[in-house]
Amino acid sequence: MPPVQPEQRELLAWYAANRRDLPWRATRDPYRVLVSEVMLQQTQVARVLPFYQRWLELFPDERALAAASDAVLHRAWKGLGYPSRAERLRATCAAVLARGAWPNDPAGLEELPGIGPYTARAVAAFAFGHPVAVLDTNVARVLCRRDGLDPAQGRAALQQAAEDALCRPQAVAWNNAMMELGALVCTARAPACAACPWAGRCRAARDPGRLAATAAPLKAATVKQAYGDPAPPRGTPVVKVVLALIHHDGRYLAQRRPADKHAGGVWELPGGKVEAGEDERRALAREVAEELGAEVLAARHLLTWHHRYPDRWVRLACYRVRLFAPEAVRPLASDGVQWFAPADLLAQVFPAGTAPLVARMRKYHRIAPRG
DNA sequence: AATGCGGGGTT
DNA sequence: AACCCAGCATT
Repeated sequence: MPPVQPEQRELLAWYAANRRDLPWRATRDPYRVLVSEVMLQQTQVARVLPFYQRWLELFPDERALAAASDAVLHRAWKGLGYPSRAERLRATCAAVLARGAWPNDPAGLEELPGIGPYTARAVAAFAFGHPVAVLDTNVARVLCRRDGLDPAQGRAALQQAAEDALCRPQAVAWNNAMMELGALVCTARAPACAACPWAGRCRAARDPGRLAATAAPLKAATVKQAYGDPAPPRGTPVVKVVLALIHHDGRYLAQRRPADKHAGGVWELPGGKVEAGEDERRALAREVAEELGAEVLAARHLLTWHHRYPDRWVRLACYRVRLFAPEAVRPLASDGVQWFAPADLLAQVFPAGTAPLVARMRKYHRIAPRG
């Protein structure tokens, strides 16, 4: 078991002291968990509560629901909104009965009709105790604010961030805690940063200066600004690029741009364009293989920002990458790959677009810009 | 990647 | 009047 990190302990303690007693938190019956998850899709807790109790009296298990007629089904759901959810819920139960048993992992659950990426993980975690992270609107908001992530980046990246944050030994409490924090404190409109166990760790709370230290709630606009990196206006062409920050034995890997290309001779990090439909991590692995002949062992997201050109924006996502065999990457004069001590690396000229990363690295290594 | 899909609460 | 909510399926 991995140890529980300090920031994880802080949130779990807050949750233990502030959690609401919601009926679906007191069961591990997959059917009851599923009913709550589907009712809670785009619907607030307070609205769901009375419907949930009534529904379970009417349809106590999968079999009862699967046998319900359209009329009965819709009457019971009336008032909750998105009535197609009721049909989906019934279809899910019918599929489970036909199948003979519940799938108990996220992949199996997601194959059931009406179950998407969120609900699959929710049932896997809450009913079957799988150590998986759920990603809903609350979790996404909390993570984006705390770590300064771009909320507009794809679901895959945010799901990965949620997995990275997950407290695996206590996945049920953790997932509930993340959502509870988003619902009660880190709300969309006026977050109550003064009541937040993570205020001291949160980029969105820290950046606007003293605001969060006072009782005054953060304005939504302030929070948005705190991301620091504005999203491109709609219609702007955006080129996606991934960069690999490879650290081994006290040195960083860099390579020189080919002399015949734009900004030839300038040092840069390994990486390149994300192809259409390609995952960032896949692009990272591909570029590392192509440019270094090396295999990625692990990659952690470090920083994402935009660089603007007159005709387009470039979205740069930098990952801290560990290689399977870093010692096998040798400096070769011919392909311009070289290991640098931090100070030597930061003394190089980099493409202008990497300024935010260079600034972060200077801060991290406490290396002042050349004067 | 963008829409449609309800209904009710909050700002 | 706009925004928000324990999303999913379809285009």
